[in-house]
Amino acid sequence: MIDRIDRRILSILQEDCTIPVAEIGRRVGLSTTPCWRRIQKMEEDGVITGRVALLDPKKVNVKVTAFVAITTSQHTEDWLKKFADVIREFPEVVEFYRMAGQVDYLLRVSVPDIDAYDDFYKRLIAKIEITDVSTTFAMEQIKYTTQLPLGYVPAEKPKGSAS
Amino acid sequence: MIDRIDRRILSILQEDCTIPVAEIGRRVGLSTTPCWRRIQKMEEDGVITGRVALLDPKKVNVKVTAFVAITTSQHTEDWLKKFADVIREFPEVVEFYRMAGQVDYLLRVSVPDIDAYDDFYKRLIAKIEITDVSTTFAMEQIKYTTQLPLGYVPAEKPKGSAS
DNA sequence: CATGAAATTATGGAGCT
DNA sequence: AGCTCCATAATTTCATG
Repeated sequence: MIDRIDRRILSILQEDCTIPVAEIGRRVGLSTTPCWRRIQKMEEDGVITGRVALLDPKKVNVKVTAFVAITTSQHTEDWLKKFADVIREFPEVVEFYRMAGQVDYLLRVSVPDIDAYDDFYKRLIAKIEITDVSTTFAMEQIKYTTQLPLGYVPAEKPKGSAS
Repeated sequence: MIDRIDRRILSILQEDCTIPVAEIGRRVGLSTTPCWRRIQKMEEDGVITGRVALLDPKKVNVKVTAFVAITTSQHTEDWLKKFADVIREFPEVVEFYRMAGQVDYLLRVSVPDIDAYDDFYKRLIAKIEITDVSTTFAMEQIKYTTQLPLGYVPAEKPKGSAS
């Protein structure tokens, strides 16, 4: 499915998607067209889900990250669906996970400061009933990357092998 | 610094940075050149930090997200520097925060499965001494976005006002 | 997979409001 | 200052060998 060259292409695009296809081709030892076709195919296959601009959180005034651990007594499918819909409407919630273990859900929330978090929190609990909430704040973002590790992609299929 | 139009441009670019400048201009009511210049300036100013391709985690075989809460007895500047350097070398660690409260550091780790996490964990503790580690796994990623909320950007400076 | 042409888009200049 | 209009350069996109 994804061979060594594709992986190198993905690695480049994960870092900077403004690099011209011709230059990417040069780096992976391909001319423009085949390189372009590979990228095209990976987009069709849904490997590449999009290309976006990343912003500096400080420059847009969201300096604080809060992690919100949520525990609930509600465990029905319907409740989760409603909960997910409510959460998705808050642009402050940048990540949202269903967890294994003690905590049921975990949110990562981006806001300017503690006061803004408090305001967000009030708006959240006004919209949905939650049993237990525990918030912790990050003082510093030491690493943040959108680059997924590519060392785990399934091994390349040797040419002509069965699918 | 960032006015209403800039905000709308950022909102578009955060969602999809392949949209041509002419089309962005059309949407925000600007012709190509001034729109292009605004984008250019926001890149120079560091508001836009880059443009990247996003991948589907499942397609590159990183289906599991682990949150790793780390507590340490070491609190010197030197130790943190070394710790941060070690962490940065692991591509599996996609986010890394210094926390307030009980937990000292929090990692988000992307791996294929629990076994791969265990392997990562062993490689991590072989590289650096950590007092206490607590890992929780996410069963499902319900929301993940790189789009920061733009509702908190400082209000536009009225024309001709003092700096 | 390479070559090269055609369409689209980015980039920058000159002048206007 | 910031904008529109217009010209040119770079890049993407696709037909053909």
